[in-house]
Amino acid sequence: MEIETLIMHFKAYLSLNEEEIQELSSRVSIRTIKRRQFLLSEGEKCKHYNFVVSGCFKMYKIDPAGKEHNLLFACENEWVTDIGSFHTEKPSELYIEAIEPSTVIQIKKEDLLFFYMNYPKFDRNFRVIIEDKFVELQNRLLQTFSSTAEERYLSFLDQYPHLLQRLPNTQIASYIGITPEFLSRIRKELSRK
Amino acid sequence: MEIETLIMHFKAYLSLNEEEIQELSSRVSIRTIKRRQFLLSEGEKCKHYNFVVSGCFKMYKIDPAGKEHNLLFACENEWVTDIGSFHTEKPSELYIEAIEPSTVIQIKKEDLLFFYMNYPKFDRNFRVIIEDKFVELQNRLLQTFSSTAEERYLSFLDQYPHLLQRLPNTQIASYIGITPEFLSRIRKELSRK
DNA sequence: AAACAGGCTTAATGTAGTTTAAGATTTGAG
DNA sequence: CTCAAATCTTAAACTACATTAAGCCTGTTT
Repeated sequence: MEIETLIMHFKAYLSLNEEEIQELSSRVSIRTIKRRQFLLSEGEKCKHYNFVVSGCFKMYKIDPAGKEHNLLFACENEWVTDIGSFHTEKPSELYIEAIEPSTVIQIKKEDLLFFYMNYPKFDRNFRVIIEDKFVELQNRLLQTFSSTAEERYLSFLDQYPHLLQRLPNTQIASYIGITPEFLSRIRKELSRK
Repeated sequence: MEIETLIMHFKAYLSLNEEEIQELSSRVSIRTIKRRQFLLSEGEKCKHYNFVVSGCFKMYKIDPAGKEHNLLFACENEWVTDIGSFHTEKPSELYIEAIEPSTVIQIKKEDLLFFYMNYPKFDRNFRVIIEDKFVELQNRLLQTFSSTAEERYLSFLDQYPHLLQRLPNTQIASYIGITPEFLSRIRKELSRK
């Protein structure tokens, strides 16, 4: 069952009793998403926390010039959500799109609040998760300022080796903040060495 | 009293009773910091959550080429901490340095854990605070990818107008990810308009 | 008053990355 | 299997920003 994946994910951080597992099971919903289908589009409110059971998503922005900028990829056992829009309930500027056929578990805001109210451990759980993500993001920003495109590509490979096979180079280029053409040049130079 | 500032800050998010205020007062310490003095240096473990009562700090990294990259400025009523180092207890790669004579309130890890254990509302409080910071950081990363240096400078002025007076241009340049020389050119062009 | 230092500007030159455009290769739908 | 669409590569011209180095203020030290 899909919900098992989510329970295992939570158990890595905290212990859950039968009652909590029951509540979890009854308050989430499972959705199957086709490749290229959207979980969120610009202008919509982000209404769910999405937990990826299988498959892979990208979350990105399209800038005024029409270019895509990948904020993150989310595969198995990861969360994808526009937290800003989710909390403020304002329209999102982001897209969340399936790169592969995928399955997600969705939690609506009212249900998340239910967990926060009744089981404070969920506050702690999501605090810890987001603290980790915050540190990751901070490092990425620092790297963007202080490294060359080649260094960023190498460290992407280092951090997400499994994604290299699953993603086209255009997506990776968008993630590290360069054009696909320049990434192509970098790859050529690296293979010469 | 300095502690009042912290209590007011918390009260913007949650209600505190007498007992909690007592605990807070007895478990934090107040430090006066001179200009150019460090709260944290590369290689040290980050042992405190720091809340700025007065003054202003920068948190930055020095890259292998010896250049400073400002991650953030923290003035009155803001937190400055290397969360990564604080939680992993590994040496930090960051510096936290006073830009002005300052006063901070420090919470040690064991005391923060005490609050998390005994008053779950602190979990929620810091979850909400870091969620906001996360969204801010995400927007900054997106902007770094999709805007020119001039746009980033204008939006810095827009977001932090009060910092313009308090900071030298070199610091602002380092924050938006360009050299001071290029910032100078941007300012010149803007003033021509 | 002279000397010095820190921060700001200007301008010449250098470079990492973009743009555009064309051709080659792979993928996927029917 | 086939054809169209998506992706990848190459290369030339171009641009945004970095580097270096010199000169200028303003405030501070002696």
